Amino acid sequence: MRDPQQTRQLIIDKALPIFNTKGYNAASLSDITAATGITKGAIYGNFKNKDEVASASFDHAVSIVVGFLSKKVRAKNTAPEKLKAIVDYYSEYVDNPPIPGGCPILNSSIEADDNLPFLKSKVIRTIALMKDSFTKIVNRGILEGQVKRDVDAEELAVFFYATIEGAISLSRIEGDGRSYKHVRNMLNKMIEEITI
Amino acid sequence: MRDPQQTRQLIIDKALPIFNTKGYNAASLSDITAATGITKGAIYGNFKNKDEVASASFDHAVSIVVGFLSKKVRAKNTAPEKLKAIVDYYSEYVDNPPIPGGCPILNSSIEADDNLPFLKSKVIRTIALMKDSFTKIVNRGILEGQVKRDVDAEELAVFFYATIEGAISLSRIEGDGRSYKHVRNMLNKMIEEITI
DNA sequence: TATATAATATACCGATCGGTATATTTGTGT
DNA sequence: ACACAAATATACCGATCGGTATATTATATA
Repeated sequence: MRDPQQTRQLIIDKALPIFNTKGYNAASLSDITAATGITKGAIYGNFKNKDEVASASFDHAVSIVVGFLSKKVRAKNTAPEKLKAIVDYYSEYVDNPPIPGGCPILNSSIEADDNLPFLKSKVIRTIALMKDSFTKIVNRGILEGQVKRDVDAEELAVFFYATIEGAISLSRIEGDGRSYKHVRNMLNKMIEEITI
Repeated sequence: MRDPQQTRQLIIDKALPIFNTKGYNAASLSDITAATGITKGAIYGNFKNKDEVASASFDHAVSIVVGFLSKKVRAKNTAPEKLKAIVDYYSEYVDNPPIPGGCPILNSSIEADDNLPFLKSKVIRTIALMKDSFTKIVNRGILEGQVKRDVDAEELAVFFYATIEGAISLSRIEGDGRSYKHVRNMLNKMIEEITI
């Protein structure tokens, strides 16, 4: 196994759940060498430093989340259905998270905020991306006559994203999906109310 | 200054913003000795270990937040007004947080989740407390005829709390109050809708 | 099959971590 | 004023941290 691209991917794959569960600071290089069965030499041969590993892991996390999510969204045809699919998708974060440790965007957001500028900028860009894609769904729904015209698309998008992230964190710490279910019920009601 | 109670409080006061900005793992005892001007000997004379310092700091954080919040809430007489006061209060978390580093409950929730059982249990209890107090406000509002009878108090409480926490984290990482303002607008609209 | 080179492993670095044992200082009761 | 005890300071511990210099191994080419 001397393919550096493969090694790089192995490191990212194994490091991601470690970073996402323990956080950047608590995740050590020895954690990664233990998980990969690879030595520090190989890691530093493929990455400049720990930051770069975390950075690549975060990118990978985003691609996983966005991949699953956009697939679910594309499977639906109207804005209300797409929004419901999003709310539905995130319910998996509680019982069966795509990446162990919960939502990597929220986790990184909290940890990077005051301390990890290299991660912070990535998180900000990712959140902007998510908000934008939610907004576009709503706006298209308005254009196509599925969503009431008086809805502020961006406001609704931000609201949805904030609520979902908050609900995930609640349900995760509680170790119980009930909070998320409550929130999902409310969001679905809201979707009905803006549906034509 | 040989009053151990005073020393203990000084440690808590100075350690709290450190824990809340850097997180438990990244906050070191040297950070605390530097901030307090006190040595490790004094810290370990007053606390069993780092966990106990973090634990006491978290308790202090909760008492600060709950103190401010309940004061704002008590100043209002009806459930809708109380709910608006809550939404309003948390807008300070963005511009002028009562504790540097954002919401200590959310921060601790994310970090403690998979790694710090001693903190996790405290966070869970605190969140239950917050949800309960929100729920009671709504229920009393229903009883007193200010809130529509078909409202599910607990569901609404959970929804409010999740949304607010999510919005804070968004606005904090963005370094911009716009996201929270959007969410506040939406929540206030929702409050109007459930008001009789 | 010998060699050059890229990739990985090993061994080590100084710094810092949480924690402790001991020395010193301070306040109190007599 | 003195002794005693409590509180704080100092000095140190082993472990682990991220990172690096160097040795070893595998692979591609000739």
